[in-house]
Amino acid sequence: MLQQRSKDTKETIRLNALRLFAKSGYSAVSMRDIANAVGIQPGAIYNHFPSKQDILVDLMMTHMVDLLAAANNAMDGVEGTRNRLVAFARFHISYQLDFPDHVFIAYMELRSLEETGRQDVYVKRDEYEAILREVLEQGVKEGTFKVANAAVQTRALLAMMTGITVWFREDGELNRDQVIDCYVQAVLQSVGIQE
Amino acid sequence: MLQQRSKDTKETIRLNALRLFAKSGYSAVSMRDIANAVGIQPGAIYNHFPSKQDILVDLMMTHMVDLLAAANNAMDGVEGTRNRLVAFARFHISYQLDFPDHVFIAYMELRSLEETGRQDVYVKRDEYEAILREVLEQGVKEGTFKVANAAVQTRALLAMMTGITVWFREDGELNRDQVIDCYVQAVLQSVGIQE
DNA sequence: GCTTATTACGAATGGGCGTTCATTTATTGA
DNA sequence: TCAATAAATGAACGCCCATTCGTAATAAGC
Repeated sequence: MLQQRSKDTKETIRLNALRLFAKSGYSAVSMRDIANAVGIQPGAIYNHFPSKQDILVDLMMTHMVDLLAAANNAMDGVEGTRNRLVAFARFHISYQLDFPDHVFIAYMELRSLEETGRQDVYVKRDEYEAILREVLEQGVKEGTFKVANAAVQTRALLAMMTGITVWFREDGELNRDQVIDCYVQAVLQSVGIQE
Repeated sequence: MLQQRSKDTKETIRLNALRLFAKSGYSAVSMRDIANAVGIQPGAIYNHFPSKQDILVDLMMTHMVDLLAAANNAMDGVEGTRNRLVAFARFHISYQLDFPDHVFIAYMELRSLEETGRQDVYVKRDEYEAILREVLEQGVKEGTFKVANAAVQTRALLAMMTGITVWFREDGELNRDQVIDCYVQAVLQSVGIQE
């Protein structure tokens, strides 16, 4: 009994590898685990990816490219530093909640990447951080924000917002919008803006 | 050629396992890697720890117990919610910077723990979170802090402060105290306090 | 100094790892 | 319709895994 369409299989491999890597970590997941989840033999994966490492690189780079494009899209046309900060915060948190596995492995499995892939990911991550940093720098220049150091604040805020996936559950006490509002308020206040 | 003192060997195993787990992740590190770093044969580790899993449990529980004791000690006798918030923030950040490997594996390798050990760690972590949460709740009750939801804010602030280890380097542009001040200001402002 | 408990070595266990490959089967394009 | 291509099987490769164990060497207690 054989499978048929290559494109479907490749995407299924991606989906399952992502899920497994996010749950157990890259090195704890074997090609046999992935093949098992997909429903094929381990060797068949090599028809679609040259190696296990290439699956990880594919997942991380795809994620970073998508994330950047979505962020730029979300910020496009938003005027005013306060509005731009809120737009970025809402976008970032929503994206974390929509794609927790992507976000998690992009953060966690950097150390599992070999040198080549890692550099590419770093470049994209810096590009992403720069979006927020520029908003903060602009706000400081205008006097809208009160921030000691924009670069430090950028990393502090990203860590804060990214951490949401660790504990948030869709069926928890607070729903998604309520939690996002909490975070947005915290972000705004942290740069010295009172509601 | 044999080693001699058991107690030293056990501690050396702990140190090296911690460092290796933090760098590469629990499942990417083999008993051979650890033995190699210690300078003994793999089998000799089993004179000190019954299994690889037990090394991880030992490291994580020791860390959590130490962290809690140090936190309670740092907060002891500090009066006033604002002061207590600052004390906690300074303690937490300093501890991250002093013991980045401990902190990192306690956060990252929860998923590598089998059920028994994981529950024990969760209990300790909740206990730790409660210290900050109670400060925030007290501040809200008094009207000192402006926070939408103390539990959410607790996790947001912990994530923010814990994230410092990802990027901070002792030989970077800002020194430790300057960075801590940035974070403390961000923490204070995030709960609605202007300097 | 001798006995006993520790602690190390070093070889071996069975099993899982990433990857390769000859082969078979299904799909595609002329 | 039929050759060519794509994608699967299933067995095998050598290597590394966590762990075990018989044995030897060291340290501790009398």
